[in-house]
Order: sequence, then structure tokens, then C-alpha cells
Amino acid sequence: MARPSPLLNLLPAVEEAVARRSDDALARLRAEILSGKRKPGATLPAERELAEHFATNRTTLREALRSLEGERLVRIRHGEETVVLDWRRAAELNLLPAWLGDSTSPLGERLAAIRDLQALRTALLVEAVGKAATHATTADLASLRAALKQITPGAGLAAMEHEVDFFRELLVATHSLVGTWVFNTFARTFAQLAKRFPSVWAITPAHVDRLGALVELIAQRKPREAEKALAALLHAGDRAAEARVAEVAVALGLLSAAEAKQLINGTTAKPTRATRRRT
Amino acid sequence: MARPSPLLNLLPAVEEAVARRSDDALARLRAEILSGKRKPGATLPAERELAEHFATNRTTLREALRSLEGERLVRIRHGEETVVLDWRRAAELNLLPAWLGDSTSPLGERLAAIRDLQALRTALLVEAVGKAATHATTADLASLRAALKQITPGAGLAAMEHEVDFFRELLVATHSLVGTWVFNTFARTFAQLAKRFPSVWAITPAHVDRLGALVELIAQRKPREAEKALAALLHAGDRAAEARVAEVAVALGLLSAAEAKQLINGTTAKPTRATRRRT
DNA sequence: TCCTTGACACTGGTCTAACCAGTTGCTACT
DNA sequence: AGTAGCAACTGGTTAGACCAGTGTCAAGGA
Repeated sequence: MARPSPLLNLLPAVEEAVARRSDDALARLRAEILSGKRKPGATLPAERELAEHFATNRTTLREALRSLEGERLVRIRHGEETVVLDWRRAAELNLLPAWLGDSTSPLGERLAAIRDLQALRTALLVEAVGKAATHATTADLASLRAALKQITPGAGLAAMEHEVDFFRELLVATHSLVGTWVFNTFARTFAQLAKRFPSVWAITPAHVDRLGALVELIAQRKPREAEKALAALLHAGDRAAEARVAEVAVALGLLSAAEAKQLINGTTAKPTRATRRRT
Repeated sequence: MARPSPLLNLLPAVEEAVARRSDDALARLRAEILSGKRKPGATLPAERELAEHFATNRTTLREALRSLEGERLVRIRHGEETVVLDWRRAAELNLLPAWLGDSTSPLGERLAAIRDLQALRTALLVEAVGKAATHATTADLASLRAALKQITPGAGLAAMEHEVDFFRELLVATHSLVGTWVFNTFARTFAQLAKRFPSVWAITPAHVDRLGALVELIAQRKPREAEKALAALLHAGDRAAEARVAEVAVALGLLSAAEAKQLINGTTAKPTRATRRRT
């Protein structure tokens, strides 16, 4: 049993139901920055003004600013005006879920980012499975098997959550904090996407079987085979998800059938049109 | 000229000189969590209590908590007690600089993390240089050359900063937000390390020449050669830095000569002894 | 004319002392 | 025994004041 207690959920909540007023202000400010309404180099109004603008008080507004600062979207300095940073150059990976979730982010760029994400995630996991097949202890294997048992065929967020937990366990088994932490941002990003398009994610019985076979390859210390199996598995999953995304997009009239086909064939996204802007 | 204006520095500051009271409380709380003094699953005292404990007020303390929450070290929910999260499993990459900077993190684990970091950074940059050599526009090339010009031989943080800027430009040239953002955390981590061990980082004239050659390979659209050149370059740099770290460690009496040799030869770090703890 | 100096009007940072709003658990009533 | 509801927690919001940096600009001195 790797999990200390089933009573405690020590992973961050997927999403809060009720929003704090400060989170509200945070979301609105972040949207203004990501959408380009407030450009890098521009200064934010004074806190007293901003608070009034968001119909709240300075204390609450400051908490929102504090989070914005943590996301590296603004620079705050005592006595100076708060300035918007060049987040395209200077932000860090943890901004990704928020950026992907922002409806003003250009679609083409978002798709390209998801592709990058899949590639990086695949590389990370494939290396991890190789490491695990080389170094995993029996305790690591037990954790993996326990996580595997949680995965049951089905659709929706819950199914995806369990698969994510399995892969997280794989990373933890490599004893690499760096790898685990990179994966966690990926997981949060996929969770955010899954929330918007729950129908896209589904776990088939065959998929579960392949994961089981993967664990056996690890147990049998066959790193090369495990890497190959996982790479194939992830790639197949990505293609399936993309096809389903494309279907949904076509159904919603967001894409033509030709564009969807192009999407699935993996053509790189075109340069995106500039985002609209208001004064 | 890719840089919009030399007057504006839109990257986050390397470090603030004066600390806010709230940053102080944040650092102390974070240290308590990372050191294991406050374990995952444990609850924090009420804000009113914590504020008194840190000799400050609730407003300021809450700003610190807000940052802690952003680092995914705690979960805050209205009406409930604030609980410490299982950050080893659940944190994200942006915690890395703080964790590496925390003096209670086990040395062996820190070295392992730095190794992971170097491997990931090398993989990221090598792929980026390949992409750049395939797709870079003339504008991208101009930016790269401009960044290259800023790099001058020398030691210390400033030298490193310019090299980091060059590599950042390389990532930006690939037009991959994900890659750029991952790199930015690496950059911040190295900057943090460089602050502690400034003597370790040095840029030789030969190094600058090799970077220049790299840019030419990109310009000549030779992705394979560029990848190989960069991989060799980064690997050499890492080895040199490690050797210098080991020298310093031996000089300070932190390591024996034998351990230093082992370090340089890349043996994986041993399981670390538990960190001390006080009640 | 040029430069220094200092007042002043900004900016963010801290503080107090309330009250609002969730959650939990005890308690008294049914 | 079960349950409604009070009470005592928890974090969230609000008001208004004052502290502490920065930058501007005008008066005064070289």
C-alpha cells in the first residue's frame, strides 16, 4: 500500500465549486492579460482603483494580485506601478492550464501546445517506464499494481483521473521529483481539458489490458519492450482523442471536415490571426 | 530586433533585495513544510494563530498563504482547516527552485534533481535546435544572433544570464510555448543555483565560439549537425560545472575527494539520510 | 544655467477590528 | 435514537487608517 490512507486526498482539488471573490478578480485580470487587452510592459491601475473597478476592496484585490504574481504575469514592486510581464517569453509551465482554458487564446496555437504537450508527456513517460523496468523495487511494483486496479473501463473524468494516477505512480516509482512535477502539470492540463470535453476521454477494456501488460513488462525487467509498448499505447490514445475532438468540432461547426482531417494527420498549426482587442 | 525595447525588462526579477513581511512568512512556512516539520495531511493552525506566531497580522499572513496555495503546498477551503499537501507527489515544476534552495532538502536528492534537470534541459534544447534549424525564419535567426552578441566571456551571474537569454531565444524561435515555459523554470533554477555558487559558472571564449558555430549550423539548415553540436556542448558544460562544484565542496570539507570523484563519474545518488526535525 | 534639495503626490505594504460565510460538532429537544 | 439547531470553530470580505518606498517638480543655492 503506497497510499497512506484512503481518507485523505492530498492532491489539489480538480476544481472548486464556489469561487472566492479574489479568485474572480484573479480570473478576470488574468483573462485581460492573456487576451492581450493588457499588453506586456503596460502598467496596471493602482490597487485602490482596481479594487473599485472589480467592485471589491483592496485586501481582496491584493490577494488576487499575489496569485497573478505567482503565475509570473505581473511584477509588483513597492512604490512602483505594477507592470504586466511578457508572459509568452517569461511564464512557466504551470500557466499552461489557465492559458489553454482561456477562450481568447488562438485556437491554432492551443492545438499546437496540446501537440507539444503530448510529445513531451510521451517522452517523459517512455523514459520513466524504462527507468522503472530497470530500477523499480517490489514496493514500487505493488503501488503500480494497486493503481492499475483502480482503472476501470468507462468514460468521463473519473476514468481519466485513475489513469492519470497510474502514470503518476509510474513517475513516483522513478524517484525523480523533477519528472513527477513536470507530469503533474500535464495531468492538471489534461484534467482541465477533460472538464471541457468529457466525452473525448474514454477507457476501453483493451486499453486496461495493455496497461496491465505494461506492468508485467516492468516486473519482468524488460525496459526496451516496456518503452516500445508504452510509446505505442500513448500514441494510439492521442490519435483516438484527436479524432474524437475533431468529430466534436465538426459537429459543432467549428471546423470543416477537411480541416478536421488535416488536424488528425498532424499538420502543424498555421500562424494564428491576431486576437481582437478593445480599448 | 526581437527585443521590443532595451528600456524594459519584462522578465521577472532574479531576486528582490528587500523582502516583504508576507514573503518572510511565506519562506518560513514553506521551509517548515519542505523540511518535513509539517507533514502532508497535517493541518495548519488557524490564520489568526499563525499571524500571531509570525508576529504579523492576518492580512499579511493571508497573502503568504495565498502564495503557498499557488505553489500547491497547501489546500485552503472556506470553513475548513488548511491542510498540507503531499508535495512530493502533487507539486509542480515551479516549486523546484524553492525546494533546491531549501537547505533542509537532502543533499543526495538535490544532486539527483539537478542531474534530472540537466538531462531534461539537454533533451529540450537539442530538440529545439533541431526544430530551429528546420523552421527558423530570418527574423528568428536575427534574434538569435542578437542574443549571441550579448554573450561575452567571463564569470559570474551576468555571464550566465546572457547565455540563458540566448537559449531562451532558441526556444522562442521554435514557437513552442510549452517548451519555452519549461525552459524558463530551468533558467530560474539555474539562476538560483548560480546565486549560491557564482564561481561555478563561467563562459570561456571557446564556449562562445561554439555557440557561434551552432548558430551557423542553424542558419545553414543542418538540424542533425546542430543537434549533435549542442548536445556535446551542453554535456561538456555540465561536466565542467560539476567538477567545479565538487572542487568547491571538497574545499569546504563537505565531501571527501573520493566522493567528489564518484559525483563526477555520475554514480546515482544514494538514498539520503532523513532530515533532522525539531518539535 | 545647472544642480541639489526637499515637499508632495503618487505607488504598494502593513495593520486593526470588525463582520460575513462556510463547516463541524455538541446539545437539547422531539 | 434521531434530528434540528445553536455555538464555536474555520476561512473570506470589508473598512479605513497609516507606514514605506518612488518619482516629480518647484524653490533655492552654486
